[in-house]
Amino acid sequence: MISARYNPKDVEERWYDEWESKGYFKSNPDDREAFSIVIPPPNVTGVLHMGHMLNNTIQDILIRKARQEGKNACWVPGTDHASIATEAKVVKMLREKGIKKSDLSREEFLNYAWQWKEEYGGIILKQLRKLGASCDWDRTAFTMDEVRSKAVYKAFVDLYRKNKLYRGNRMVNWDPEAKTVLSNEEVIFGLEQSKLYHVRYQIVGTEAYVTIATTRPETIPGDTAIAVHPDDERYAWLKGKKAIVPIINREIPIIFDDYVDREFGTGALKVTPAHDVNDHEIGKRHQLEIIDIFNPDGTMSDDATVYLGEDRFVVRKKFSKDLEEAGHIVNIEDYQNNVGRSERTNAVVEPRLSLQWYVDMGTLSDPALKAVMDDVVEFFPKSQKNIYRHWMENIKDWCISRQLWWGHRIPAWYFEDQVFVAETAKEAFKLAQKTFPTIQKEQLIQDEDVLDTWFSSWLWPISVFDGFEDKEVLNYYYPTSVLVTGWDIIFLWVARMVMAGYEWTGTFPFEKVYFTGMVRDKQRRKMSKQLGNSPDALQLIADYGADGVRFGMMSCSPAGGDLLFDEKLVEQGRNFCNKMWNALRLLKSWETENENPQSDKDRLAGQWMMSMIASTQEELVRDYKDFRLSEGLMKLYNLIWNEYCSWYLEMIKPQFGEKIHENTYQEAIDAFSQLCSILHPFMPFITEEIWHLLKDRSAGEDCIISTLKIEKQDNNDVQKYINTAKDIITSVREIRQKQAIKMKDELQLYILKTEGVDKLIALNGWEDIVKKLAILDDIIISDDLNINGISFISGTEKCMIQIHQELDIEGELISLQKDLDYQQGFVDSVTKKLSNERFVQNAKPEIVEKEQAKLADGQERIKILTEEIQRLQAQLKG
RNA sequence: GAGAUAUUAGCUCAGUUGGUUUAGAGCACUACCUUGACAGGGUAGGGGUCACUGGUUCGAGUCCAGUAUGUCUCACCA
Repeated sequence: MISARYNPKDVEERWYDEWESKGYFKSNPDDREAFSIVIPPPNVTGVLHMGHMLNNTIQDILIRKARQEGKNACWVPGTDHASIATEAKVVKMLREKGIKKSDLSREEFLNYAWQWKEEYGGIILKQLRKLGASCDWDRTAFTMDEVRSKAVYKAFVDLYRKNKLYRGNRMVNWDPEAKTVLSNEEVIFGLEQSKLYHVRYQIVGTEAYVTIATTRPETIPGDTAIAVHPDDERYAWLKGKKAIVPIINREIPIIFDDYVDREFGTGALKVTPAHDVNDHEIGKRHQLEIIDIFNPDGTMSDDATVYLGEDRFVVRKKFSKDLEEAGHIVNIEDYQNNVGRSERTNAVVEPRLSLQWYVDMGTLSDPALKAVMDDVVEFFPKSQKNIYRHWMENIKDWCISRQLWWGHRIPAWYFEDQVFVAETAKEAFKLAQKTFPTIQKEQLIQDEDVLDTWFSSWLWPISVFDGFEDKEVLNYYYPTSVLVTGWDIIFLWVARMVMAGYEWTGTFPFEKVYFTGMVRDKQRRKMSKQLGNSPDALQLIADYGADGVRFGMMSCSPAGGDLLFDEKLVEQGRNFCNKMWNALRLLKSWETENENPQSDKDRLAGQWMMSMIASTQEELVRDYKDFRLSEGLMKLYNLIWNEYCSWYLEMIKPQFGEKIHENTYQEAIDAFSQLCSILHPFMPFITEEIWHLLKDRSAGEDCIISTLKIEKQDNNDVQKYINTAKDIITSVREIRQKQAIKMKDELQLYILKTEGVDKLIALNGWEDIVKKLAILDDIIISDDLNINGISFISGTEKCMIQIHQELDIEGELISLQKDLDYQQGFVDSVTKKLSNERFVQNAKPEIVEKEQAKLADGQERIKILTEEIQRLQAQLKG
């Protein structure tokens, strides 16, 4: 006996192992068409969260679909090394052991890091298996493994030689916590509550003051000028004067620059060229001194002369208090401003002047922009194209060096004032020898920094196939078919991959990009650790089954739209599994016979079911093409739950204790098998399990590779006729409920004889279906429906249910009148349209025909309703 | 500040070149239904002047303009 509830735990692990051991996930180039996806590599330190589940479920659906279609499906998994995040984790782990990073050599630190990576890294890849991800695990890549590292060095050197990569001294985004520079894309700006301090500076040689406004009083020790607008008459008298930096007592010039906004604050601006991007520009224009008052960790440096070694935010408080006591604070107001924080550490980013490596993006962007604008690389949803274009057209150079140890060490070596860039130290030395014939190996010093993690990720679609070395494999799988990722990394990753693609392969890296939405909670808040609103992904799988979770995620995630996660969704998925499971139990409980011929009813039901499957399948083709996966899934949900379980199985279900005809049984099994096939990409485990329990399968006859054959249907009339049957059945059931007639009581249905009704009755089995599901003992076709009963209209057919209790004629009249009013309104609107000459002239003929049909139908219903009302009124009087 | 995008049932969303019987689905809700697949269920039902104002058109949820509100991207004034 099969359990009354579906138990995903038993099933899922068993099938995953089976698929893997049969090698279904593996892919090697062959004659078939390739369908390839590269995974957006999760952080090697990461654990599975809701975003990963959504993203990877989608990829798995697409890959499984392609596999079923007979394509050579290849999904390449892997992880990235996440410089900042991983290094932070390792540092923390060492600190807990009592080891300081500063006490270790680079080599020692990296040993610890690799050890840590081997032990804890890549857990997420194991977790993806629980979700059902059918990746080709043999191809698992890591951005720092040998193949991927070689690609990184090759790319760096190549760009350098092509003059598309340079080293420059500029203002950068500094993360004082990670003590590294960040690219613009790694800084997240957000409005924060702060204070605007109005501080007065004394003018040298006078008792006069000038007041500036600043949010960062702690930077005052780094001031090297006060700037005002040249046309600002309020400050014209300051020409040639100097001001005294409060507390610090250093004299600084007053300068005139039209960058200054006269409307803001007091119209006077303190200039700190070392710690503000705009101030730095002003400083350059006026040849101002640059005083760097911060250490790399955000504490005050010796040049600050005050509060040495204390943190910038502590100093903000202390220094503003000093200013206040010294009488320099004019006032302090509450203020909201945009604060940039590090994406990885959340530390407030400190603008800082520093020497870094940059990629000259202007030289890479043109083909990448064009590809997306021309839909050579197609974006879903389309709206992302604008965002992409805007970024590409205003592209800034990419700062790729990071002051960390975990990552690809920059392949640049220095001697005296010369730089030698090469893929290996050996080659760099050879290069150096050409300029310095007597140079010794130890004299050549490699750059201390590593490269931005994204500098390896942007090569991912090429490097996972070892594409810099092996063109044959690359040419088979590349360009990949589709990239599935979040829109939050469109610049960090997607745009750069397109650029890298054109730079090194001459073509785009993927044909389509499907941007998933963010997973949020019911209240539309982002899922975050701080809020604690993110469910434990693995626990969800344990509680609801991977199929249930996949259903929950997919049923409600429109392309590009946010997924508002609610546990109700996965519950629905679990219930759906249970529904299918119980349909299986029902089938398995039937005994078959083939002594009698198959009934017309069952044959018709089977035809109808197959036709429904075929037309749903046709619709799904488009849903897949447009990535409307949630709609596709909901169609299948409806097809299985409503059409197959609620209608079809009820049609063919034998009476208690009776047997089912062998043919009918086989049809039911075949239909269910097909449903499993179609649903498999979405819910792989339960479909494979049911597929095998439905009937004995030969070796290798598995749902995961079952092909979907769409049989073009030519009997669409069957659907139409069954729809009428369903409509009549529903109406009868409704009358039953309203009249409180028991389900067991058999009723008689009268239908007014018309041509349409004759056709229905002529369809063998149609009548039996209606009788069975509406629980009727007879259907009577008659010219005269003057009986004691309740009428209803199906389409344009008048039907009546005979009742044996007294009819509430007045109640009936009210409801008939309501219906009549509705129909009258409907007919009026159609009539209005049709009596408009311009409509009849301008509209397409088939539209006009349709309107005429609408009118005729409406008029027919009005006729029926009017007659019925008259009949009842006559009864009431009589 | 510039640009994009959205606003349809209590909630989340469909509505694909303007005409598919005066708007559909899932969830939620209401009523009824307990022994033969399933209460993680069945049957039926209620619920929307398609944000607002104009315009184009024979015809607008669908196209255009404006308003309001929300979201996002980029750039920022210290």
